[in-house]
Amino acid sequence: MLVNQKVHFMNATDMPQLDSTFSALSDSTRRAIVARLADGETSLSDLAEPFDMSLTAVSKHLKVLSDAGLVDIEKRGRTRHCRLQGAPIKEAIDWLSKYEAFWIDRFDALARHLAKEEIDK
Amino acid sequence: MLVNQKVHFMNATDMPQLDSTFSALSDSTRRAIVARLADGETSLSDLAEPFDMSLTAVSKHLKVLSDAGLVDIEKRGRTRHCRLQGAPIKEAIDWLSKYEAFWIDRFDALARHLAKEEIDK
DNA sequence: ACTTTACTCAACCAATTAGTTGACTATAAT
DNA sequence: ATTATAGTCAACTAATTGGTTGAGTAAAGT
Repeated sequence: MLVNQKVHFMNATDMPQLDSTFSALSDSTRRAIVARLADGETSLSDLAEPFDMSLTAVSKHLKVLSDAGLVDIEKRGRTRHCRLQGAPIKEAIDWLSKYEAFWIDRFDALARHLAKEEIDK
Repeated sequence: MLVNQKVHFMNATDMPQLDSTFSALSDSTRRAIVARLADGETSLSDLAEPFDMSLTAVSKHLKVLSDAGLVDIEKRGRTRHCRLQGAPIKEAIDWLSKYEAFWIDRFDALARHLAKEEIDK
């Protein structure tokens, strides 16, 4: 019974899509790719150009975004055309919005936390 | 010049706080902890109770949330009292909201992506 | 005083991640 | 026909992650 309760509790928050969405967005290179794609569809090479890393590395980042459903990749001739998909972003916002109450009148909470971190060192 | 452009572009999207916020939220155990703390302040032991893992493991998860500024831990006697902090959540929503446009009239995009994934196998 | 409770800490492990390089394929341009 | 472009793939590496266990500390209850 206790075990069942645990399982039920776990399932209620087990949303693999959120796992992959948040995980994909936890990397600044991938967030930069998302930002870039918001300005319009682009090829992988064009996407990779501003980054100081190999094309292979950017291709891997793009695969992470694609696997998470954040980006749609369409093969057209020898180039891949990448397009931003908003559905996972919406889902992420929906989840985060449930905790909206926790930042009202607490605008300086983060600053305080960071200050405290310095003191605790 | 090209190098400087690259550096500038990178810096514009280099926000370490978002790295740690999204990374912290990419784990379902940690999201469950956040959900639990939204119902009120709790001790670590209480938090850990529903999970099928060691207290040490939950303590580590809590440290990730704390390092990301999502949770504030206050030592009171021998128990740690944990409180949800909304500021990083707000920052995450602010970032995500910039891509709001990409889910309007695309409500079925995720479903299509998942269907395509099946076909591509 | 003793025991239980609420943790922390260090060491370890297996899996994943973020990057690299070198070799390759396929398409497009000359 | 040759060459350049766009990208993939496999193999490797170093660092990080998510979990474990066992030992230890510090506060509270009996």
